[in-house]
Amino acid sequence: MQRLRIKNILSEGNTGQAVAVCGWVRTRRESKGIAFIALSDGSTQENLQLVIPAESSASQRLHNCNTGAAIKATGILKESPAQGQKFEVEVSDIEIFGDADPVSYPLQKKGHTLEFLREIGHLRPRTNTFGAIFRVRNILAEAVHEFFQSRGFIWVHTPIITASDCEGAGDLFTVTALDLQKLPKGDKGDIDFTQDFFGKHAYLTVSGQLEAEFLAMSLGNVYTFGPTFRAENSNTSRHLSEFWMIEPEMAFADLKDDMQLAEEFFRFLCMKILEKGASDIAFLEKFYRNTSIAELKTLAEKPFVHISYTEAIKELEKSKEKFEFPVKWGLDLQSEHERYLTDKVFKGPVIVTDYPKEIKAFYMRLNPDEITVAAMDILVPKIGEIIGGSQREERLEVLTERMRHAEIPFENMEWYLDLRRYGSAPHAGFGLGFERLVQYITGMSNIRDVIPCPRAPQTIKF
RNA sequence: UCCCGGGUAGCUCAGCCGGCAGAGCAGGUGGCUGUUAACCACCCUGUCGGGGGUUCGAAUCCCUCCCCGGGAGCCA
Repeated sequence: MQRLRIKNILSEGNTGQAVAVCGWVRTRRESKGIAFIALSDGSTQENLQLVIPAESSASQRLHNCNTGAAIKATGILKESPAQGQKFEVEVSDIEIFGDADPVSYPLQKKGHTLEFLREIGHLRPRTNTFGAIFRVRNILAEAVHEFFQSRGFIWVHTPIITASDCEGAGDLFTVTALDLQKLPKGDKGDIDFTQDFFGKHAYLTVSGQLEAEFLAMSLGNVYTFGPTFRAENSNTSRHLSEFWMIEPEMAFADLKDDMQLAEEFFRFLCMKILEKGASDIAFLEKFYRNTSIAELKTLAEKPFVHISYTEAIKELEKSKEKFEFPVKWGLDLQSEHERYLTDKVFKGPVIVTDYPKEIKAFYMRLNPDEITVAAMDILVPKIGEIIGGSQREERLEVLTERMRHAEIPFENMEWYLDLRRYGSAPHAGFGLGFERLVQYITGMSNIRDVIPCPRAPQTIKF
């Protein structure tokens, strides 16, 4: 008999049907004449209830069906006479693939703290919580492709290893094949990377944006969706050293088009989660109360608040809130300022635009006022910046001037300037940190809980 | 990197102005005719994060290192 997945049994099973099901034991409850097993196979939030009468031959194998054991059960699907579940399987036979010693198996029937589960990263996906998170993550990943593909965006694969070190997006990991025990040195005692594998100092990418730009300037609308690496010694619940980033880039587009895309994108993802991940969100809502179906509905429907950086500063200045950091035009918004805007003033996502050029990257397009750039950040409650984007500077003279001012070395960047020399055009894009999105949607308070194997300073165990 | 708070049984935590190492849960055994984080009874469980110091005596006080969490900076 072919095995069925629990999700399918619960949604389209017929009573009286013979079924075979494989999964891991969550709990076992026994009394004299009857025993129950809650079985999970990862396909859905819900467990399948197995009923094992004492007279069934399967009951002889019950003592090996401890929490965590992998088993196959065959039997008849029945309507459950008791509260709590619609269906159950009356089991005639159980096969044990692998038992789990109840003395040493770390997962108990009871709840565990997220901190403890982080120490057993290889087993935590077996919990309700992490099952829900990783299913939500999958739905979102699929929805990202669905959104862009349905709009004719081309998925491009920008490099993981790069020689560009000038994106100003954080510290870089070096990629090298040099013998670290005897590094070749130049005249000044610095490391001679011409002898390294690529003949240049190479890094793990911090962003695919610059490469996405040249692909947009030929294919029109493109997006990247891949891993990104940041080496800064950052220790917060919102930071990972290895994370996945989504970066659409559009030719013949300005900041308005960019914001519209970002907003529609964000709302599409919320809609998809409600459509496909409602039971997982409902579970997380019940246990952690940091996310809710109602909230996601609002997000999916309500337009975002738009506010310029200058207006945001005014809003903060007139606030009676005591801020730790100064509020002044020209200074970057601190976490506390962002949180005040999203949590207190607007109670939802806010798009802040037109930041002073001094606090933003060199490639962002200079506005006619010549003191701000066509940048936009989408801030969300609790997490802060989830999307950062801009219209890119397409004018060669303005761009080179800004590079000189920001002391960006022109070496390695000529190809980027070529895009402004030959067939330059307005273009725009943004970057979305995928884990921050998953974090926001699931309501998980620590970003390390929304990726199977979190990478962070001093953290690489699994 | 900085500022706080923690580290005691498998898990969650109490004990901390020095004087016998504790509870709940988990686990084991037995009981129970339909359970839902089942229930009832009994039993088992320790490098009190590591190292050093003070003291007759340290889980408790002091120093130091490590690890974890929260916040900040940095960043998406």
